[in-house]
Amino acid sequence: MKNGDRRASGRRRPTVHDVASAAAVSPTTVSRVLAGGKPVSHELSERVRAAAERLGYRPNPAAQVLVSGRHGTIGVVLPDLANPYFSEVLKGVTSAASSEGTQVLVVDADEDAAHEYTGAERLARWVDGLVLCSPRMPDEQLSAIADTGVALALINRPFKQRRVDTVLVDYYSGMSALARHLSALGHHRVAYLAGPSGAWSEQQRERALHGVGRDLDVVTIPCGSGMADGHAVTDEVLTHGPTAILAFSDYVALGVLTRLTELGISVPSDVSLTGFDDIPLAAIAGPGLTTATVRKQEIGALAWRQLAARMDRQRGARSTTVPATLVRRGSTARPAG
Amino acid sequence: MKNGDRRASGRRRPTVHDVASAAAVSPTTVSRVLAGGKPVSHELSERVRAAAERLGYRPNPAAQVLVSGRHGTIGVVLPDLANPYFSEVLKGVTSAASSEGTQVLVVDADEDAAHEYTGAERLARWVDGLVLCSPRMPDEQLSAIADTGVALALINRPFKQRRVDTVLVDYYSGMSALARHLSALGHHRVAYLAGPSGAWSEQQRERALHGVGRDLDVVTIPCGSGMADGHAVTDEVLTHGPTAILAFSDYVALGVLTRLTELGISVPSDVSLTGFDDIPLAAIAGPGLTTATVRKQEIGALAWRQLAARMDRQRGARSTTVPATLVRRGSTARPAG
DNA sequence: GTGAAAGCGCTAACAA
DNA sequence: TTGTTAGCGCTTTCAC
Repeated sequence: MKNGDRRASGRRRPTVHDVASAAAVSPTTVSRVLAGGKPVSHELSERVRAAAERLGYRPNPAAQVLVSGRHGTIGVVLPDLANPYFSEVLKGVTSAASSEGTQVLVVDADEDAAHEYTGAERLARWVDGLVLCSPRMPDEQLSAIADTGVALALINRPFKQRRVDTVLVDYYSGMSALARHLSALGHHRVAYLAGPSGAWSEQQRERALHGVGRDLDVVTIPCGSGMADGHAVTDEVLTHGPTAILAFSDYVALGVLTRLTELGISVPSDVSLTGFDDIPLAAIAGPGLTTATVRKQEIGALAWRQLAARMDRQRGARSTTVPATLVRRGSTARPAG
Repeated sequence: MKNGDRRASGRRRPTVHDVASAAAVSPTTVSRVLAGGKPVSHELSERVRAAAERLGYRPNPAAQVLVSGRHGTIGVVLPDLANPYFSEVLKGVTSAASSEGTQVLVVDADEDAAHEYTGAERLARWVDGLVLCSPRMPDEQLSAIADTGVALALINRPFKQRRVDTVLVDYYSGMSALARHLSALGHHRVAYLAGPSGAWSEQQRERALHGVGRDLDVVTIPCGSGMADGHAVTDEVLTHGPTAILAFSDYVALGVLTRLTELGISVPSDVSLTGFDDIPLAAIAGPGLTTATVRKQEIGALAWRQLAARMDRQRGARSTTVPATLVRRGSTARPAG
């Protein structure tokens, strides 16, 4: 069947030509009126609009993209949509982008580096720019995506190439501050629940923890980035007898907190607990979570800004680092005894 | 500048023609080899593939769509990505669709009926089918989207049109079961935290609550669908002195639970609490949440199946209703005294 | 099994 | 200000 037989319902959809003949003008004029910007007399303009309305004309996006080379959309690839940290970042991208008329399409990589690559690679076909959030894929794959020609901005992943922008969180300082806070409270034996191995943000945190020297005796326990991960690993953590637990993130900490509550272990009197990110729940939870706060929506907005500049043909990589600062809440206190 | 001056980096991207001349064949042959399906001699096939590889050729998706009329993608519009209920449904759509080679693009409507419409309308340009999850937009807008020509499947929103499929949850039965459960425990004075007004699923729940007769004395308090909403409204709820609280959803109930914990009010000994949906957290939380369980991923998978059938030109509306059944956990008990 | 030519729907160049 | 013409990159007749 010719031309993919249009979409579902029987009748052929009207094209510029149909509108043009209905309004007794040229297709070019129709395009000029509907796309805007070009000078058209008021009279023709009205005729065209009326005809378009009457026929229920809608421009074919594929044709527009083919000729203009622009989609008017950007894409965001995230490791896990259920994680509040990422929904906040996404919200930042979306509100910034949509306020400038750019639509945001999202793909969830489902915590899987392979999905991440294929998702990004396929999404790149429908957008002008791509924001990859905490990507874990290897550098070569990032390069391959950049080769595609999409503008590329990375969040929480450094990448030294002129054609790629980055927004980073200062996890090192944030984690150091948390560690010093615990140390100052008198903690020595602490457990760190590690996030996804291979993630840059995870490496930064570990680096900070190694940096604290012998003030703190840190046991690192592989965990993951989900709430369920934190919940599941808590029993094992307790076997190490820490007086404080540093979770990879607030989201993980919430899982830990839940498990501790189930076990009748009280925070912070029995054990102190910290998170990272300062997600909305962190303030709500009882006790409030001591954490490192990060302006998540700003991260998203910054990524959008860099992407927009790049899509505007401004070359040269930009890199921004966003601070993470300590927030003391009820979940940390002096160790018992 | 002609042709949207290609994408970023300087050199023009190779086209079928470039590959064709590099491989000394016709563009037609290149297309046949790369798109697959058509008979091509092994030798030419290899030559084409080699040339394409060497030039780094990537077909222009816009051109493919223009000529074929197909995108190979579907879209999902959700009210709120941060809500675990929706992330689960999304997961169901995504895994079903991607296992059949269809990519899923997501748009977050941010709990706003206007965003919902514009988001869906714009997303419709890049996909063959659309899943709208719990849409709150008026019927006319749904019709307008269907007029676009996209295949349309709705979740949690009935819509009597041959061209639209639906997947519904039996909220009525689920809510009735929760109410009967509380009644059987001996509760009389209960509070219901209402979800988004105008949402079909909200109406069903209220209908069920009205149906329980005078066994239960229900105070309805407007709340919303977010965890923060539940947290914020709890104090007001308590002024009504209920022995049990029925939250719109688990997500809302979690907010309530957090606030109750902060206030030192114990669940279920001081007050019973129920949710709806059975999100993963509901089982994890302490105490576990009594709720109505719904197979969320199955909902997503069903929506995909219906959409796939429709995109396959199978006409006639399908409608499926998924059950919601009571799950007793620790958050409900006999009222004190 | 292969190629030449036409055309998808739109917008940009060029002329009038 | 408007129309004519050409062409975006691809797939698909249709003829060989």
